[in-house]
Amino acid sequence: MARATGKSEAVYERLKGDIESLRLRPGAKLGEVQLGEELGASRTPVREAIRRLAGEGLVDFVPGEVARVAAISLGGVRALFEFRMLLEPRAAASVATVGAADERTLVPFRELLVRLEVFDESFRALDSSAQAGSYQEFYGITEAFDQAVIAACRNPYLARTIRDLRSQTVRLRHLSHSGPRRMLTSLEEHRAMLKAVTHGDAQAAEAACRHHLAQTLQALIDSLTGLDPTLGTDVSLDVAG
Amino acid sequence: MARATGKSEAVYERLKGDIESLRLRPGAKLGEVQLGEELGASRTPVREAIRRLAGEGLVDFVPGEVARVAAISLGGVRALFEFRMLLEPRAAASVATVGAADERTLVPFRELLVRLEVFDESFRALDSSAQAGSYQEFYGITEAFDQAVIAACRNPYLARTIRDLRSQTVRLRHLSHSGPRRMLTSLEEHRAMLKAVTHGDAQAAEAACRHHLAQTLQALIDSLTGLDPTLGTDVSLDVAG
DNA sequence: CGCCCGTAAGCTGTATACAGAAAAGTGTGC
DNA sequence: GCACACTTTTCTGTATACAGCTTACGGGCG
Repeated sequence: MARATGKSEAVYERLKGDIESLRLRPGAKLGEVQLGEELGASRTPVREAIRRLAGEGLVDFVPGEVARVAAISLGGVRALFEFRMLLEPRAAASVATVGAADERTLVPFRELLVRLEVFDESFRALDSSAQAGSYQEFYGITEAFDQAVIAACRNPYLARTIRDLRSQTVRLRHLSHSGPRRMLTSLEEHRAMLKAVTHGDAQAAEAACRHHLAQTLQALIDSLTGLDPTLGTDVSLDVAG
Repeated sequence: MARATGKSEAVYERLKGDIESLRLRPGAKLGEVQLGEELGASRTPVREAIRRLAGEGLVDFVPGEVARVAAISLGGVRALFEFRMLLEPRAAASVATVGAADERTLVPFRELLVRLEVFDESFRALDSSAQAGSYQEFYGITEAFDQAVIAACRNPYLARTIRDLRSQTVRLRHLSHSGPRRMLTSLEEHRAMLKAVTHGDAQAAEAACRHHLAQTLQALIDSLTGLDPTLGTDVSLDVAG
């Protein structure tokens, strides 16, 4: 068929969204027949989508068994952030370096910096109940930042790996909304990253990104251990900030 | 069916081998029907295998079009090695650190060091025609080293990403067998990496790995530009040794 | 009361059928 | 002789059918 909206792609996007948003809980069974009926597709596109999601680590898949939404463990979260801390600071530095030589690549980052400043000002003017409604815009900015880094990244392997990891990060965010205090510090961290990048300061960009990831991981851990103290630990590789 | 030998898996392994060994040349068409007939399978397992290989970068895949064996470009090779240089030195350092605390993880590395010394001695005793026949054992050692690093790597994301990249590296090796001179320097580089790891010296392991990758890339570039000067360039991210 | 085993239902792996989109080949017009 | 348009073929995307493995449930035994 290969219709304009490709059914396999549609199922993939739908499933990905449902997993990221936790509408599908970790460990939930992903039966091919059942999902096909729910999404109005046959098994073939569903199968394909499940394999793709397994490749991104959003689905636990063992041949012959029912696929399940990937479990979340404290160790897994640590490993994820340790890995991100290896990739993303380097990507940020690379973007800053490239931007220093080619102004055009910095345009989206300058726009984001403006958008962030506008948001910051309006946010501080709100009372706490109204602030809650601002999460959307804030997450929009952080998402756009990550996307901009990926788009500006010249190394396709690095770009792709970072992109594939985003889904998992998004899901973790949905698992534990941090309070407005963390949001403000995160905003500050993004300001630092944006300024470093737009100034073409690779070293500062790298440091700011490392700091941001370390802070985010810490907030996540606090939030998770509060939610469920029985998650489990292990996994190595240093997590220096 | 889900027979012990899983047909999808078999097709995947076969295709992967054929692509790595260049029996299937870059750009070769991978028609699902044709491959199915050749490998004695229906389209379904073939499709699955092709998607997996596309995920590993061994196949260029555009929905609706015929899948093709991934092209090779000088820029792509550079990007691959830049990315490996970000991951593997870190993994080597991590393995050295872990090994310093837990002797058991070093066992395979000690064994490899012995195997390498034995090979080195016997290799130097051969005349140049007989040396050519030793490539197999040498590549076996380097392969085993990479596998050991992956196995010892505590971070599953890092381990998996390095593993997925190996196929491409193997293919490049088949594309351009370097001469015995490069083999000897590569052997020396592996000795350095093994010694650093078994001594628990993370910094030395990282440096040795970076050096090895830089040297390998250089040898590859020399070999490739000699083979086909019309490959194309571009791609950034520094390749410091 | 708990454990084990057998049966049955459900699910995945694979093969195949059908519809529509690429792609290749062919013939025509310039 | 070359470019373009059309026809035909081939391929992919999707749906569905069948076989064997997994798993869940229920009954019997210790």
